[in-house]
Amino acid sequence: MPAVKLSTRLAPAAVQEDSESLALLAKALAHPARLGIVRLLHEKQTCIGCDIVDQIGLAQSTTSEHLRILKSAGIITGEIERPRVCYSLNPAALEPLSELLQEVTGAPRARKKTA
Amino acid sequence: MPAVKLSTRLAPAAVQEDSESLALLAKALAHPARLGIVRLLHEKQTCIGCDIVDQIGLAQSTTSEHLRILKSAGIITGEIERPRVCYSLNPAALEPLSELLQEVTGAPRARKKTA
DNA sequence: ATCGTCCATCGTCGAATTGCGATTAATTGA
DNA sequence: TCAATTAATCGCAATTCGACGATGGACGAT
Repeated sequence: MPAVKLSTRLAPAAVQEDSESLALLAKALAHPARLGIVRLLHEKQTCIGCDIVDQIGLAQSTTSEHLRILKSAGIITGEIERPRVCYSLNPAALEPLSELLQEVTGAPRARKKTA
Repeated sequence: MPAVKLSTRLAPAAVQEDSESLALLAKALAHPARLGIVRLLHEKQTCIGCDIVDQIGLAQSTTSEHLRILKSAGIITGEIERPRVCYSLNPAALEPLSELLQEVTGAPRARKKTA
């Protein structure tokens, strides 16, 4: 079965697990530089190499670390293209968090549709 | 002018400012306990008092700290109702982040709708 | 072969987070 | 008045984060 059934009436254990993974997602976004990277990749859909370092304005090593964090959260992917690396956004990874926020901001009251 | 015009083609300075405030929002959500609180308040729209401590399963002082963080991010509000405090969600605060995520997850390429 | 470019990783530092128990404050109830 | 309830706050550890420079590895070009 599809494991989790977001949005309405989850078992408490599932909620907790889910909160954990969503928190990891949120944490990966919880830094201006990383949000900047996400936006950059969203604009220039085409993957970018080291230009990110320029755009972000932090040291190369620092930027690389932020990229690593985003990558390990699944939010971006890095394709090696030998001297450089092409990063692109993986929007699907952000969907669970996006859905939660939509539900919270969108519906003033959660409709118990099935239960 | 209306300050920020989310979604398409922001001036670099505005982007940076915006990323900063969005990062604060994401950071406030970047913890399982805090996400749990948000969900709890979303379900039981009616404000809750100390029951949050029970639900979250952390010490009272710890939970209080998480509530403080959410409050200072504007995500929840606490109305004193003397011996206890009634917390409620403030969905509007989450909208900017929700919008960004919708744009990123929803559209493979940002359509310049207004501009 | 040597240089330059691009990127990841390491070590380090200070700062921030997370968690807890203990304490304090404000009220309600006995 | 005295105890119980509810929250916030104060230390205090342990851990994690953020940033940087330095280093090293993998090419491409000269």
